[in-house]
Amino acid sequence: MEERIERIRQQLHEHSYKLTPQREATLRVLLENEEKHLSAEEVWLLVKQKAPETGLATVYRTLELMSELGILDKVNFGDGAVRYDFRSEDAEHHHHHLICVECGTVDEIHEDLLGEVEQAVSDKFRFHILDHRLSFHGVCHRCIDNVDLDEVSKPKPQM
Amino acid sequence: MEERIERIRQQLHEHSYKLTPQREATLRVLLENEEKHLSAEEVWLLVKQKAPETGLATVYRTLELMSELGILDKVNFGDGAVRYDFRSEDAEHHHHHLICVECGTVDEIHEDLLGEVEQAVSDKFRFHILDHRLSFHGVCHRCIDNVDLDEVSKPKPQM
DNA sequence: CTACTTGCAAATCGTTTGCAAACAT
DNA sequence: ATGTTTGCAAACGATTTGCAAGTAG
Repeated sequence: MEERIERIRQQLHEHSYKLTPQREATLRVLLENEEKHLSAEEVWLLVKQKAPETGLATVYRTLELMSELGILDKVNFGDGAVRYDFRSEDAEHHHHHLICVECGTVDEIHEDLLGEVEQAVSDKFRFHILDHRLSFHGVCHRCIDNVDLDEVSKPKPQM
Repeated sequence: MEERIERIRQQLHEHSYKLTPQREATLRVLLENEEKHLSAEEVWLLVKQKAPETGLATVYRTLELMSELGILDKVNFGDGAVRYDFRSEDAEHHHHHLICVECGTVDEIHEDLLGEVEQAVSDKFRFHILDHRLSFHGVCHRCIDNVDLDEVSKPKPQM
């Protein structure tokens, strides 16, 4: 955690940005809630517990800044708010998500599943791949025994 | 085109919805602009050329209805507006997108690339897959010769 | 010092909604 | 007739922005 913050402080300094208390509080909230996919407002509510004067706009600005630096990824699960996700330390690729249509949970997959697929796309379409986004909509392992799989209506993922 | 409209008329009737002139105009605009990924407002501007009295709210309601019926998919390329995409006729899976970070073009891939990957996910995570979303960010075949690939900055896809 | 940051409130912008009128069957 | 659909304008909610004051390095 501390080393992680320290590393980010460096990254900020390299671009002559400062690690203000508000930014640090925001980062700590995000680090304490990895895998939770918080929205800007949710982050803000938690940040205010550490630094009560912090404004929502500042949190938005911090999140935007971290996205630009490649520290965070923005993700959109179609519920009307952008959510923020730490990019894997190796910074290689965006990770994948399993979105449960029953309970709404979003699990992460950190394995890179797309090696061969990327090769195929790259060759077939002459497309130089820089990044990808992959998510699956379905029934998670927690719900799978509680639903009749034939009953689960064709999902119309909100997005 | 006409058969496609006719089929959708049937689908609507099965759910006791009507194919009104506004809905038909909206569908025609979408059919005439497949692969264009129009936003609601862009659709509306085109619809008004066919049926000038049509309101933007009606277009939104039509697009939402079509999504619920599984005729359209909503897609979000992170530019602030939801865009609409005809679901492949076989209605099997959402198709994939190649998003060019240079020129912004979005190409579609209709092949299903994920057969094996889905099997792996399904087994490994005990996740019953209903649908998926996959997109690649990179440099398209039109731009690939005009850019130094090492120059292309690490992309921070807006989403 | 002084450029970078912040908080606040107002502004934006895509999308949704209430409602009375118009319409389809 | 009767339930659906529409257009309009107002409401909404997430995000952004202008600006004067505050602060990190």
